[in-house]
Amino acid sequence: MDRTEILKALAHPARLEILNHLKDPHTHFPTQEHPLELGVCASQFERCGLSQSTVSAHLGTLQRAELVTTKRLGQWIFYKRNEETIAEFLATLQKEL
Amino acid sequence: MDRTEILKALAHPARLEILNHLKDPHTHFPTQEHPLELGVCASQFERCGLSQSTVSAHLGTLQRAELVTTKRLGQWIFYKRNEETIAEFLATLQKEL
DNA sequence: TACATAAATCGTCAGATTTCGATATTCGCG
DNA sequence: CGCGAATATCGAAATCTGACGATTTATGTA
Repeated sequence: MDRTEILKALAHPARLEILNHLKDPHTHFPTQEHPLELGVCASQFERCGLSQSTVSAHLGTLQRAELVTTKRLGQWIFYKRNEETIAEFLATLQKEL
Repeated sequence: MDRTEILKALAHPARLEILNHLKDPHTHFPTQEHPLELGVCASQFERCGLSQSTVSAHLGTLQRAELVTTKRLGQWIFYKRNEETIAEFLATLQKEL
């Protein structure tokens, strides 16, 4: 777990919003065809007003920081919060900040 | 308290180190002439290997994020952690991240 | 007033970040 | 194999960031 990497990833409103929306997919992604239990697929985040390539870049940043996990199913990639990393990060920050 | 502003401020190793060193001034700034109870004056942070102007910029970033408070005494400016903001930030992050 | 010290600000440069459209890749389906 | 859909990557432009030395500002002291 790279603390600075995570802080950099969190230091952007769009990425913070993505992580936040993933907390309650049923509220924020009611239009997704696939069951939300699988996760949220990338294209759903384009509703934040960003282009497909920009959304992909932000998701890549979150993934590199291990703040989200992915699962490929066919042509879709489903994103979920990585609660383990998030909890570990919060605990570390509580102690060391 | 601007969460994104704070996250941006924390997303740099030098600023994280400054905040960390301020937790235990007696260990990290034993050479300061003035009593450490006043705070730590800016020039002390140059021991991190950064120039005076760079240190000043980092301290400015921390101050704008309200992560530190300052007190001017004569020609010196003493820096302390702003424990209120830090605690509020951590609490918010616990809830909303 | 003149000088010294501490800190902030300025000007500049290099490198990183953010964004986009265009293109490439990956996958499922006929 | 060829097509469409989802996602990743590329290339370019604009902006932001971090670093420095030089300068300015603020303060205390002689």
